[in-house]
Amino acid sequence: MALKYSRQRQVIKDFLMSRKDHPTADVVYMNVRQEYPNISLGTVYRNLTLLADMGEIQRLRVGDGVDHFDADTSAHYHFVCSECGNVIDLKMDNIDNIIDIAGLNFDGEIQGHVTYFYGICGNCRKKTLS
Amino acid sequence: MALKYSRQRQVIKDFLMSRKDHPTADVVYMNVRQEYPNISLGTVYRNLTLLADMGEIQRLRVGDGVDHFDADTSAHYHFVCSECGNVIDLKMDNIDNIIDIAGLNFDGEIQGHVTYFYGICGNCRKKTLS
DNA sequence: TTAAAAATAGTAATCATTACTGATTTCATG
DNA sequence: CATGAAATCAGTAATGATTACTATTTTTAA
Repeated sequence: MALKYSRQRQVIKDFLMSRKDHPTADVVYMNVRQEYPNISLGTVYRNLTLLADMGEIQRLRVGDGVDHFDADTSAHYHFVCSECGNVIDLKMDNIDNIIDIAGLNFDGEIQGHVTYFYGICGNCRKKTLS
Repeated sequence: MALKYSRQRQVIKDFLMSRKDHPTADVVYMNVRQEYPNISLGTVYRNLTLLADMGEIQRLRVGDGVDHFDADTSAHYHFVCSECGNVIDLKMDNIDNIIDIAGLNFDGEIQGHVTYFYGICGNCRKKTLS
């Protein structure tokens, strides 16, 4: 099944690339509908999954029960604010060496890891101090 | 609402403590039913949540869409096999220093992190080689 | 012993996501 | 440009994990 162009898929990807936060499928749907009023939620889900499978976007499972999506496919880490739930990019050094540490006493083959950081984001901390 | 003893809760916790893998709510339900035939799935969910909130067990969200539960509440890491889906404990050195690395260029407060390792477990690797 | 509070079984509801279907769009080929 | 097979779509139904609800039962302090 050769992939065919679809206006909807393009709009979804464009929207994702325009955001530095990491919207859920529903948020993508709400926003894309402004420009494309009769797009279907199913289409949004199908294309997000398709884009993720092709490696053009990243699916984030941060543990809040809803999938988030990120157009930035480069290796980077995320922070989840326990207060507001926002998912934020972290600029930090590579920590891939933890794979080696994990593999030292393990008989299987470790191929990758997923790490999320939790706490209070800068914004929420300011609010709490008032 | 003071906590009252419940036989069901005890059985659920006992079962969890008897397992070194990390069963889902449904697996807990299936097994506990052997000993307690008319326990309700809702009761299993409610008590797992309760125990997790009290810090007596740990809820694991490994990204497979189903919550896993672990009676070992000590800080340790988990490996998820991409082949069989099993969740396995890792014996490895502490890597809490990644919190410090993550916090270097961040204006919020990082309080913790969740890390899962992925790959092929020892068992599945053996099978593949045959 | 008793009665208020907590917990239960059983079932209904929720919520994110996926599957299905008949209509529409894409695009390689003539 | 025309056309038709394959891909995609919109709309909706189905799924699956989890949570909420309710009438009944259990726990436990007094």
